[in-house]
Amino acid sequence: MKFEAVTIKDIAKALGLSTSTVSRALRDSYEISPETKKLVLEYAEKINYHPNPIALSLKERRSRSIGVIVCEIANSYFSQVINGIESIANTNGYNVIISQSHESSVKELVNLQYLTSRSVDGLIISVSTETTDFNFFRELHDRGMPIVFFDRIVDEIQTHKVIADNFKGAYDATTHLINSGYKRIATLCNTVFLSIGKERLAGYKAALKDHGMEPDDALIRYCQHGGMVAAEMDQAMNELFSLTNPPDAIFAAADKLTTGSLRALCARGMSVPEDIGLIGFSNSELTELLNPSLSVVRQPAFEMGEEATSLLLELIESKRPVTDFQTRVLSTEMLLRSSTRLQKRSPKTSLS
Amino acid sequence: MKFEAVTIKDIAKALGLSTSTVSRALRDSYEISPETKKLVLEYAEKINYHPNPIALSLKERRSRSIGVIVCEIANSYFSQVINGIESIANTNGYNVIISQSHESSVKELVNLQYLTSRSVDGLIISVSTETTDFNFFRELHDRGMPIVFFDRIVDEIQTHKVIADNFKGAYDATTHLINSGYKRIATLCNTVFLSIGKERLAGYKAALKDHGMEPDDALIRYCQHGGMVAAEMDQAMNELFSLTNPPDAIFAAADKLTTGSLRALCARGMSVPEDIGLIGFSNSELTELLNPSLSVVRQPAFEMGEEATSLLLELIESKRPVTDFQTRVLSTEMLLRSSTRLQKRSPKTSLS
DNA sequence: TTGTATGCGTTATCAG
DNA sequence: CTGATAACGCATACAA
Repeated sequence: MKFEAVTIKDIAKALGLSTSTVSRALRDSYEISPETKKLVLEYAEKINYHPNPIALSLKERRSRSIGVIVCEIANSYFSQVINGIESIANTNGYNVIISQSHESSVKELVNLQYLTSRSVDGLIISVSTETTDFNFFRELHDRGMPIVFFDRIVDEIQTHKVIADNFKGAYDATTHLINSGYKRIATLCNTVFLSIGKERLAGYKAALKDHGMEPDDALIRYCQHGGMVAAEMDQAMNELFSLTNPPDAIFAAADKLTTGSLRALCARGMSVPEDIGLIGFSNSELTELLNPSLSVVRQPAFEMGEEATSLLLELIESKRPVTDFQTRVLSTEMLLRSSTRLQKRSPKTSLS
Repeated sequence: MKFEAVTIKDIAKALGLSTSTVSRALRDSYEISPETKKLVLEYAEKINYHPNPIALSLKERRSRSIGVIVCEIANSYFSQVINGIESIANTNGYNVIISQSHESSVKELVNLQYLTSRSVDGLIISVSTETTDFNFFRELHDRGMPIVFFDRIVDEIQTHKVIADNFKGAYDATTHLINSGYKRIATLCNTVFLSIGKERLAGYKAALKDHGMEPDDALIRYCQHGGMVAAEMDQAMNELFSLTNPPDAIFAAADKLTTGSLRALCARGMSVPEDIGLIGFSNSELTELLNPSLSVVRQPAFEMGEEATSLLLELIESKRPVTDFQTRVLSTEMLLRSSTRLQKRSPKTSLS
């Protein structure tokens, strides 16, 4: 016994009408008499008729679904973005198909091929950190597939993009540490091969300079695995605290680096902010839950998802080719928690 | 310029063959000559042909996609389950469509209707806590839609189910606290309207009894919002610690209750395990990262996803109706961290 | 071994 | 106002 749905044919047969009449009645066409319409609509309601989206897709050559590719849905930032995407997509009658690259460019390509074999109308993508070859994206884009990049964008491809104001977020976070009296501020950042890495590092440096501090390369640690590998973070911390002039605060430039720092500091028996200042990018509720005194830079993840989807739907539904591609930059938000504890800290003299 | 894919027609025209010949060649039919096959396959490869899954779905009356409904993908447990689902589904050529109920039974119903309007071949579901009316599930099931429930299962519907061994997980966790010397062990648990709540509470009680302790209702706190609402947890903690005979340890019976307990304890200035013993269900990496000394009960989330998917594919692909529905129970796992700190704790005399 | 015709569910076009 | 027919891309029973 297979799951069988009701079709237009069933209605037509039951009512002694043709399928075209039923179809038109259901779509409320002007050329159908009110009586017939009423008859059809009532019967359709009664037997719980729903048009078959697959047949519609075949006919209309569009699936009314959009594909999303992110590295991990288990990452709070991305799950929040996805919620934003869903919200816009669903109100516009679109279905969302989520797939994960798990930071593997091979898996990314496989997903991409699956999604694009004519089954999605457009794509929203945050590329994997591993990806260096953007040819497939480019080819797809050149062949007319609407694509919107967000977060980890591909500079070389001309299409809509949505990012957070990474420079300002990093600048503000660093400034907050400076204003709280910290004198030697280190940063943990991702590879600068990604634009998000570049921008955040630039914001950190600019904040230091604007407050009369010279960036010190010894205080800048690049974490290749972006906080996913514990040993790497432990080593970075070891190096920082082995310096003759160690840092008194840390700016973590990404979600996983913030939680990774917390873990590594905890493993060294250090508390925040008693032993060291810490601020970082984070969209995880848990950093808030478990560390009520930790201030973070939050990305407007939900809004970024909404924005990306609006732009994508514009691309999908525009009749003529779009040429004026936009890059939307959304503001980050500083969540200052128990800020008095940081702010009452007096300028340190012992270290400077 | 719209995104246009290559079709069988294009190949047929280019090679001067009929569409059926091309179709058969592509499917490696025995009735096509090796030369023709080679010709077709090479050309198809060259122009990057991929069959249109929508047309296939219409023809075969199956979409080769399965629907998943969970409350939140932002929950580690569920994202791990989804990874397990994807892994099995993809290797079997199935696509996974994820949708979230956000613990709303209305949203759950909407998603269900969307997914089932002939676009998925089967469903994997963990019901929302809010859901009390299972009629739509039942109707769907009766009409032949393959469904597998996991985690939050619906007892009333006869189909495959996958759950963790909640009783044993709770029993082991409580026993671990007892063996570590704790004498008054409280529990925070979800509503017992869900089977997972019932089973975990029963495991907790059984462990106490088996070790000569009588369950004390004053030490059992039901959290209706399952840890999602901070105030509720704070109140539960207040009540527990206002008792004349307060607990010296807590068993948190769900993911969100574990992280919620940590937050609430932290807010009271209490540390684990220095001030109070704590163990709980948790699949979040962050509980590990931020609290290296916290032992947890981990559900085999990935494996549960795999198991559910295997069962679903069996249902989908079986020719005749299935009658012997199974309930697979997977073992939970205790992750004992820095266990020496708990185990060296001597039996308490001050409180007993 | 290959080609022709049909149908999956729907809508658009053309007749009536 | 309503009905017949073709088409979307593909697979297959049937014909050659």
